[in-house]
Amino acid sequence: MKNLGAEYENLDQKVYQIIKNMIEDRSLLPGHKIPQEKLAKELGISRTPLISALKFLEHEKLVQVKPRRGFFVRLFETKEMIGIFELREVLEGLAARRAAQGITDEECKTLRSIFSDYAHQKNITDISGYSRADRRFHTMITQLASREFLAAMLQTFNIISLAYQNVPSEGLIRHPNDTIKDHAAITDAICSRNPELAEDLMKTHFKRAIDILEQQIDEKSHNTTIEEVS
Amino acid sequence: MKNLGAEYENLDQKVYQIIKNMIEDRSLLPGHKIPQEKLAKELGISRTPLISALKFLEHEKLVQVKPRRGFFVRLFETKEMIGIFELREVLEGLAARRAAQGITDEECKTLRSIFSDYAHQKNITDISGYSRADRRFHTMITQLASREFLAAMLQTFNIISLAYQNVPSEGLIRHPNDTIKDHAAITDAICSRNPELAEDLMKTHFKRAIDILEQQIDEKSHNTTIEEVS
DNA sequence: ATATTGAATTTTGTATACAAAACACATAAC
DNA sequence: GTTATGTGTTTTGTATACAAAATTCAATAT
Repeated sequence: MKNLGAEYENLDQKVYQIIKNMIEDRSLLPGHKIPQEKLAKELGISRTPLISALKFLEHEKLVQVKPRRGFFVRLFETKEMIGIFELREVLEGLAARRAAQGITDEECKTLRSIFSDYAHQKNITDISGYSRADRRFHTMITQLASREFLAAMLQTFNIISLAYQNVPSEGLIRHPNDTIKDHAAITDAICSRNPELAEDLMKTHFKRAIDILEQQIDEKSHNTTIEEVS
Repeated sequence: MKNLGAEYENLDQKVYQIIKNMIEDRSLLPGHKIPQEKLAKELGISRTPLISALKFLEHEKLVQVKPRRGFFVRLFETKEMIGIFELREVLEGLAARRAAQGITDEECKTLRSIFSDYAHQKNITDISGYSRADRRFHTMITQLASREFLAAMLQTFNIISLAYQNVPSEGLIRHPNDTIKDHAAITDAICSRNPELAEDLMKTHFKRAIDILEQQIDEKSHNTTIEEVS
């Protein structure tokens, strides 16, 4: 028997993906209100599936509801981003562990190929390309771990990280020249089927990003203090 | 200026909580279909906010949508429960770490009090009471860590764990006589402000539950094999 | 100039309506 | 006794309707 109806997709789901992409590629900007009527008209649908999709996104904290005044694209402060990265630290740590336990030789080759273009560059300048590779890398490890919840949660966090303030660096916290070594080490650990090491390296990878974010907060509060004093 | 409208709550949210509780206390049973019209009538509302709430729950994987045939209370296999517990392992590990970093003396006293009724019992027989204490314990640690995402995710997982098959043991995987020691050790670590130890002990706490679940799977597959052979 | 008021307008939250899909069950064919 | 077929009923997915709340903005008062 064929799994009929499995390919049927609610409008909800389609709209959900569309809005998610809009947030990711910054057609909808953090902090801005989402105009229901207008957006529904643009997409050629009624408000019903739109609202449904927005409710979904609210749950992922990608949008925020203010009762009786609408949906807004969620704006994250650096402090909250640290929270997100802490979560990614432990969750992707787990994903790396799982990946190291189950990866096939084939998948290993694919994983290694992701950064091959950048591996021998002394100075990486294609930030945008590297950012995409970075994303594929983390996504693939998540998929290797293939746990429904884990994958769903991490996909959301990934988007949040990307949509976060730092537009010029394409969502990257540290410079490619720096992170490329981390990525290589993590890949090695996974491909040599060493779960503990893989988890550990992945966690360290995120801890470093967190350090940078914490530094940024310190700098900002330092600046503010000066401004306030002057 | 007062934060007006903050106390306004959509019907969605209320219904969401109601259904969540119904799943938790097993008024709605895993695998069963949720009758929209009937439930809406029972709650005295239209289908609109009901569906909205169900969409929320879908996202938390507490209910499952089968397109064109409705919402069903999600049924988890033991295998998936292991996935949930792995997640709780790393997430509550993180929560314990955070808790150990910020706990006050007052909070510490409250934390210690949770199991005080059971601390000196040689054999704990009030499973239901212990189960509630267990839940308060894990919830409190999550709240001490007070990170929006973390708290939201863990609340969901907690409910899933509770609503899981093992009705007689009230959602507990191991026996209180056994886990009470874990809880004491975790409390000590948090209250002595030792983040690394707290995280470690919490992770071990969950790893032990995972071991039991894995054993259950082995036993089941063993049984099945025998049945199939005979 | 700034603050306040208060219609006019827009937007939200929820109910209702309705076509299309799924389901149930009786009857017919093999 | 199964397996198909058809028809009436239920339920779903989406649009639409509409009262209540929020927002806008011009007119007035401070």
